[in-house]
Amino acid sequence: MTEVADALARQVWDLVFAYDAAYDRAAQVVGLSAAQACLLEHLSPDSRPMGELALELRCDASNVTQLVSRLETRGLVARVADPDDRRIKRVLITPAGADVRRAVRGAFGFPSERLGLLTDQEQRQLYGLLRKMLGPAS
Amino acid sequence: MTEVADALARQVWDLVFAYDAAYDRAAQVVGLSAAQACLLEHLSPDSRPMGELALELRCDASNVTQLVSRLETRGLVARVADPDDRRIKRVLITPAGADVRRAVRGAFGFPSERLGLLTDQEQRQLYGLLRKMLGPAS
DNA sequence: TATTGTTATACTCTATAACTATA
DNA sequence: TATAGTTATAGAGTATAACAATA
Repeated sequence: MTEVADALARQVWDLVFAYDAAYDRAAQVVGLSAAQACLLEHLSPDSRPMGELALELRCDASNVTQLVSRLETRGLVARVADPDDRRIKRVLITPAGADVRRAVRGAFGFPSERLGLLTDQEQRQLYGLLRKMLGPAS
Repeated sequence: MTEVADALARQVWDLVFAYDAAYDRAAQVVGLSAAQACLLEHLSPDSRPMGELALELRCDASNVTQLVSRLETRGLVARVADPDDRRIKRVLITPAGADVRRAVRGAFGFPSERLGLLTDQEQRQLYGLLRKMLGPAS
């Protein structure tokens, strides 16, 4: 890496560090861990199978079991049996869960605050650069 | 936030997710957790007081005690008493620790791989944009 | 037999509170 | 009395292995 890339790598490290810390704090506002908030973020209006969540979160299925159990205890999600394949359990976000998720999003000011420091054109520039880095799939 | 900012916010989320996962894997290559590798990364050629590390890592002092203890067990760091103030314990990276740290850096291909997809000029552009977002202090 | 999810277990991260040693 | 670090403890995240239910 060149000197520019070195300084840039350090900046990305700082960005990620600040981002993670801000997300932790946003989740804590409603008494959730980052992992729990993240799981809520992966729930759709429809229910989703546990296995799909484990794949997307790139963690073990037993981990999803525990996260969902804690969220279920607080009434934020519910497990429903899949009618077609009774091995599968689908996770459903409850109205209370949707409220909490909205609260986390509201408390997570990092993206809008930081991106808000850029003009529209700069945001488009950044978008193009990140797309090149991450690939169009992202 | 505008639509551009929405798509951008999603991209930054994906970037952070991929970055964190890549760092976890790099640390695991040498059998460390991300937190342990991160602590190693904050050690300088000189020794550093535990308290300073806690401040920089933004975690409790008792957490640093445990992280350092685990690293010390593996011979990667050592505690040395501060000669001027004997309450203070300074953390020193050992040669073995420096080797491991180098290995983690080598295994953490994310920055060079992703930033390498950009031209020099694009890297400079990105640097400017991030500096505007994070402030010159970063 | 293969798959989905759970349970039991173990290790790490992290914080709080109580403690020790030093200043 | 105040500060630096440790210890004890507890809750959460995470994975592995063994297990139950279903396909």
